[in-house]
Order: sequence, then C-alpha cells, then structure tokens
Amino acid sequence: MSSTKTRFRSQDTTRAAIIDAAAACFAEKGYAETGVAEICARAGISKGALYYHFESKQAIFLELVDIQLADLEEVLEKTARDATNIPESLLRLSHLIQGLIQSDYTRAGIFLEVWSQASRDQTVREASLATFQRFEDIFTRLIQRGIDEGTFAPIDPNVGAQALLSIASGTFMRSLLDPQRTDWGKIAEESIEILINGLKRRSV
Amino acid sequence: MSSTKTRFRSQDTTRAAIIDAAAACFAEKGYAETGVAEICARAGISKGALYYHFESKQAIFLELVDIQLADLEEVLEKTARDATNIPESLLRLSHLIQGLIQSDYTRAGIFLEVWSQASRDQTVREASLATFQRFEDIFTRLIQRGIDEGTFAPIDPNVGAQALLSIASGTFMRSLLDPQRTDWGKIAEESIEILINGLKRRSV
DNA sequence: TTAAAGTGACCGATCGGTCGGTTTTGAGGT
DNA sequence: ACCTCAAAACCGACCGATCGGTCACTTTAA
Repeated sequence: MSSTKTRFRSQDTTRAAIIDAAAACFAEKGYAETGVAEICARAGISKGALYYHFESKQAIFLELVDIQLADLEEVLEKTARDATNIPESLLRLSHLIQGLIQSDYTRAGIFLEVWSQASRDQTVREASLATFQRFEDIFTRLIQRGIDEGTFAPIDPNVGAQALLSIASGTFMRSLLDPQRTDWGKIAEESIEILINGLKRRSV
Repeated sequence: MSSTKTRFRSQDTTRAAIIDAAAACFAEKGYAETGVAEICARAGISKGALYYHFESKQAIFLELVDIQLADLEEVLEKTARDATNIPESLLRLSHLIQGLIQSDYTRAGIFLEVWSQASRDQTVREASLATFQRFEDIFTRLIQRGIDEGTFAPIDPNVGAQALLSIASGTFMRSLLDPQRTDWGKIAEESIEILINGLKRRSV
C-alpha cells in the first residue's frame, strides 16, 4: 500500500492554501454565501486548523484583499515607471484590464466583494480608498508627464486620472454582466483611445 | 380613548411598504445580511403578512430591482428625447449621476447588490444585461445623432456609448469609497467633458 | 518531551420559511 | 338597516437547516 500518512505542512504553506481556497470560494459564491466549511474542504484541512491560522472568516478576507491589491498596485507602478510613450502606456492599461477580467476569473468576484463590503464597513472602506487613491496618484503623475512634454493639453491631471480609472472600473463592472465576451480588452482600449484623444493638445 | 383598531391595508399599499422597507435594508446592510424579520419590522407587518404578499426574500429583491431600473431607464430616455444640443445633453448625465449618488442614498447600495448577484446568478445577470444594453442603445443613438449633425467625428457610436456608461458607473463605484465628498456630479462632469472632447471633430 | 499543527464533534445563534389560527372587509341576502 | 360568511389580510410561535466559532484531544516534527 502507498503511504497515506498525513504530513503536517509548514505554517506558510497552510496559510497560503487557505487563502487560495477562500479566494476561489469568495469569487464564485460571494463572501456571505461561502461557509468556512467549504473553505476548509477546498484547502484540505479541518475547521480547527483554519481557526488555528486565522482569527476569523473576516480576517481571511482582509488578508486576501491586501495581497490582491498590493499585486495590482505593483503592476500599475511598473507600467508607469517604464513608460516612454505616455499615450501608449495609458492604452496598455487595457491589457491589464483584459487580464484581470479573463485570465484569472478568481479576481473579478473578489473585487466586487471588496466594493460591497467597503460601501458598508468603515475599516474596509478606508483601506480600499487609500489604495484606490494611490492608483489615482500613479496616473495623475503619468498624465502630468504627458502635459509637461506637450502631448496633452494643460488640464487638471487628476481629473484625467479619475476619468481613466472610471473607464477601467466601469469596463470591469460591465464585463461581469457579460462574461461570454472575451474582447473586453479591446473595448477598454477603444474607450481609452477616445479619452486620450480628448486629453491631447489640439494644435501641434 | 382614541380608536387603536388595526385596519387592514390594501394589497398595493402593503406591497409598497414591504418594497420600501426592503430597499432601505438592502442598501444599508446588503442582501445577505438583511433578515426578513428586519424588513417586517420596518414595514410594520408580521412575517406571515410578508409571505402572504411575496413568495420569497429573493422575489422582493427582484421586484425592487425591476422598479429601480425601470425608473432609471425612463429618466435616461426622457433626457435623450429632449436633447437638442447633444454634447450638452451628455454632460447633463452628470447631474443624474450626482442625484443617484447623493439625494437618495438608498439606491446606491441596491445597484451594488444587483451587480453582486448578477455576477453569480444567471437569471439576475440576464435581466440586468438586457437593461444595461438598453441604456447603451439610448446613448448609441444620441452619439449617432451627434455624428450625423457633424458635431462628433465619425467613430463607432457604440464604443462612445460604452465609454460614457463606463465613466458613469465608474464614478458611481468610486463614490461608494468616498461617501463624504458631495461633488461627484462635478467630477463626473469633468470626466465626461474630456470624453466629449475626444469625440468631437478636430476641424470645423 | 514539548510545542506546533491539525482533528471533528459540538454549541449557540440566526435565518428563511411555514402553518394553524385570528381579524377585517365587503358583497349579497333578508 | 342588519346579518351572514367566505375571502382577504394578517399574526407570531415554531421548525429545520446552516453557520461561525470552540475545545478537548491526537498526531507530527524536532
């Protein structure tokens, strides 16, 4: 017979397994509709083990959100840092949206869940707002650079950043209503293109 | 003594009271976190009465959504119908967003709840998608009119409509993270202004 | 041998929904 | 004007299921 002995996993391994399982569950069914029992089953552990590693169901959710938002922020910052052609870099945001929507379906549901809880729980809201504002700052600086180099008209760069992020999150929300479509990246790109067109200087 | 006799209400009156109570509860706490007992208390009726008028908690939610979306669609259609100056009419969408966010806080939470359920429940999703597409059609036609009269460049009007609705829903989502601010209408207006600028013909 | 990691039966609370029964209403009979 | 009675509207105790969380205990690692 093959050895069926159960080996204990390391602290980090189990925590990661729980986070992964919770991410999948929350994305599929939503936070409230997911039971801790399901998370346990998916992670291959017992309830006791789950509560050995986490204080509560909420704590799992919050840590999960932290990780996802930090990931996203890193990607955004890298995009902005490497930007040489500003309008082209803004356009490339559409690839990121496409990736967020399609490649890893897990994330989509999570972001909705964050928004849902943020709109009601002050702690979650403040944390989300802080992160979102950092996203905004990244694009504000990028647009400012576009203005400085003469590509964009001298408008308020923060307004442009807000419009850009609105299009990003709006397209993302829209995609949740129509998961069949696979060309959301293209739609985002065309929308952003119009916006960029509106940002550009009229005369050269 | 004043007469404390309880009078039965008409079918419609009680239904409306339940819908109103449910709207307030769902907006404040979310669908899953709201108990039918709370809805009953708020509506001033018993559980028995609630289940006499509605089949289930879900049924209340669905009827509520129908009403709100129909309301919104009517306003949008009226705006489009009365439009003489197209860009100005599009800008006026910002007032609608402002109103949706601020004046009746009840609605904000509901829309999030719709999106939340739509992303998981097929029935809710298909209904929401159909409505959203009608919204899109309204603006597609409006932009087409702008192209025909020479105000806008000859781009795909549907792309413009999608971008516009993205900004609308994106600003709406953003406002949920920052309920303190009261100038979301202005922010929406400035964002739309940039977009319109991108839609306009370059040369006259 | 001891601390870390993990188990699963169990608990109290809550929730959506039911059901047997009561009160109110209004149309129609006298 | 009064009575009758069935249907409409409503009540609230109760039920079964589920859920987040606990705990006394076992297994593994070092």
